Amino acid sequence: MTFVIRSNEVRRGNRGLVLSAVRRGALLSRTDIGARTGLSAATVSAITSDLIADGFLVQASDTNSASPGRGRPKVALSINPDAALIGVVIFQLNFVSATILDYAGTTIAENSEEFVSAELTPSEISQTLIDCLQEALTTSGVGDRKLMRIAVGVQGVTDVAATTMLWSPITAHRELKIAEWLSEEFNVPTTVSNDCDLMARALNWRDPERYGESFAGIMLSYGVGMGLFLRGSLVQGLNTSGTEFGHMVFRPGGALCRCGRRGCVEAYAGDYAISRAAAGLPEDAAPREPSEYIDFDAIIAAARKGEPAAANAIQTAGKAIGTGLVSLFALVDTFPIALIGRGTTAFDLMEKPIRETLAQNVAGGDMTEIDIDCFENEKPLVREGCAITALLVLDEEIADAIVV
Amino acid sequence: MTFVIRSNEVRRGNRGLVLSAVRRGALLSRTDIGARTGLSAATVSAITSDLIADGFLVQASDTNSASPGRGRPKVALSINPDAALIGVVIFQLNFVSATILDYAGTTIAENSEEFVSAELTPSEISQTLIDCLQEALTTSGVGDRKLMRIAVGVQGVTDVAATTMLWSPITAHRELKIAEWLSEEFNVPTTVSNDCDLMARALNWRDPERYGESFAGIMLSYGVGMGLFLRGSLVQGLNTSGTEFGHMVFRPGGALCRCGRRGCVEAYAGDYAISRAAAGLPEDAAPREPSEYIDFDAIIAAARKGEPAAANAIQTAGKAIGTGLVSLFALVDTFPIALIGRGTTAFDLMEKPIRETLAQNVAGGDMTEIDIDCFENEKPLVREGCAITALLVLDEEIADAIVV
DNA sequence: CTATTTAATTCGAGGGTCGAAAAAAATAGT
DNA sequence: ACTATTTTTTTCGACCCTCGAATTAAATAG
Repeated sequence: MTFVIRSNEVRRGNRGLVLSAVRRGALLSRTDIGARTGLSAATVSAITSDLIADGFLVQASDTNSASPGRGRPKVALSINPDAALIGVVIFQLNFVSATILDYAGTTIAENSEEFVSAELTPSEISQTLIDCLQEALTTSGVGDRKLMRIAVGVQGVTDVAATTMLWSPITAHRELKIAEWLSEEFNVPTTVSNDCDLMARALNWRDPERYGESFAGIMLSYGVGMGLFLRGSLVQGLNTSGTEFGHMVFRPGGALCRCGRRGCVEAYAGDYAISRAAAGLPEDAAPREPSEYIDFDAIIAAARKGEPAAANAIQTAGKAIGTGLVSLFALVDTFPIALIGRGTTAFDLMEKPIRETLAQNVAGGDMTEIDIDCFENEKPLVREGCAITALLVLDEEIADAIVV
Repeated sequence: MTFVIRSNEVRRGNRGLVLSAVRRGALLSRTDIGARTGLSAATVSAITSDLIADGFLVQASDTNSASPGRGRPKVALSINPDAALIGVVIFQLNFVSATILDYAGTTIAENSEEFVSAELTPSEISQTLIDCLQEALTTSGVGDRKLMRIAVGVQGVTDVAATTMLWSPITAHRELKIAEWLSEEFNVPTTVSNDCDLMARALNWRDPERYGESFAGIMLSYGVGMGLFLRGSLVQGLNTSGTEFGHMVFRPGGALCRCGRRGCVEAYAGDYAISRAAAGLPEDAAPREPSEYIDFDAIIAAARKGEPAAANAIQTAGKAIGTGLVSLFALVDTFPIALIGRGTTAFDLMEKPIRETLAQNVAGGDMTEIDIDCFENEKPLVREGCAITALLVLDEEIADAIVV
């Protein structure tokens, strides 16, 4: 059901519009904002003057950078970096990092630590995250300027309310209330998001031309995960972060997956699965622990030399991914794909089986033509996605706040 | 990107809110409308008075049905049946029907015809649809009261703009511009929708308690189709009606599907697939033409008697459906299912393999507990869904129209 | 030093919602 | 029969929001 609209909500919406135009455009004059948002000059003037008064926007004080012709020069507005601070925490396999950013998204301080995630109890995990963020805060020298929001990115399934990590390959513990831990410790609203969703958010923000509307960011690494944008917004599950591409079915009853089921895409395309197949182990051999090192480069090298088990393993991974995509495309039609993570180093070997699998799909016709890009390094994408998510949520909150 | 909100759009939104509350509630007083929508009495009064003046709502003139206590009695408002007429056309295998309904959704006239859909050329299809609707219009005796909207439901994939039937099992012709044909002939805005989407819309409207938020209506008949609601709205493809559950992959490279691909869910769970397997034919035997009669009841009877090929065929159908659901649930978590169509007569035989397949999914835990309802007869659902879709779109248009 | 040009603000009109007060329309009680 | 009470609906004024037009501000061109 839709809800009542009241007059002041109009202002909220338009304030959000202005804020997001400025965040996107970096330096915009009031006229520019009007042009981009469709708001009249009068309204833009009113809204920006509030936002400046409340310290969320600032006017570029100095020169207005080569005003081209004559006429009153534009005065550029931008996000006020000092309006807020946000904390970004990334919890990955054997690795935690914390970053402090200002409201303009500039990194102020950073800190990271390594440890063995599988060995930690929940309370040790909690302490590790808290310590890592506290250390970043301390070194940042921001003093008592208050953190407005903490965003955590985790390698694992989260709940749709962004409070809890329900399940993760990197620890045996379940339902870790990470948001609660941090929000109680730092007394700041905290959200917990799935890393693949964050990668997709980063791409969506970075390159709206290519990734602004619909695409999937598929991570090929120890697990196989996905962040899916359709029509400009992130798809989530009904209860969880969802879009578990890696657990769509490739071969019913087939290879043993880390999740305990059989035949998942990941059970063929995850790096543990590729390693298992390349080593000639049976499909029901237990997946390696995340802590065990997998020499993925050696497998790829072997496959390139034509070593049959390795070549086959990677080919099958390609077929699994292709098959998952066929099922996904049956649901919502085709869209471009960004492959992310270490697994992309084998993309040249997987591309053919992926495209051939897609080509069996006669319906669409142009199934082979799908755009596929690769991004080898996922870490910066996760951090960037986490930061932009936190900032956009903050923008929304600021727009919604009744500014007196 | 979001768009500017202006004052008059607030009124549009709230007018829509009022209209939909009345459509849902049938007989509502202004106070009731206020309570359900959250609008103030003053606003409800203003909006309803416009809507009555323009003839979209009417006041119940006669007694107000046992006003219980004292106080000024409520005066019930309802949709004015005479405000508009809509035409609903259903194009299915060897069968066309046309229905004329008033703005309150009451059927005024109905007409249907049988023919062999596979034998018609596009222009004959066009003529058939036009004639069928024209006949219904003529017998309805509505004279020159104008049709405000035509909604067509088709057994086939439509484009997301609801203008064209892109592909259908019931005719070899592609890209039939059905909306164009009818809108030109009758000079009325026309939409074309996928039948499974319409069934889901009907359930969503009929039983908001159970089907108001998230569920899938899966049709088991000659084909296997789906209409999917998530968070209260219908999921569509990016370019097409989408959510082709039947063409998710069950066994890669497996049985030949009517769509030309191999291994689709439908290639195991469609009635032609069950019939093929029950007859002991190979998996790559060409699917039967839709015109050929399949004695589905006989297959079920044989399966119930324990005839192995038939029992196996139906079991495999269950596994295919279960596997499709596992992949679907991997994307968006679990939700209730409504099975629709002739295939549901075999549900008692399919339930176990479906639930067992789901149970292999350890992640969710309660995968076996999913609610599954059956609806054997799809025709009334399609018609109802088509009608309610047209009426709701009309409501939207009326709310958006600048009433002077 | 003035005319021109462009940016930003101000002001009044117009449209919306809301709460409070008023009006309308019934019943209950004397 | 008449008044008090109760509930629904309408009316009215306050307040919020956006917009176009007019005005003010701040530069350049000549």
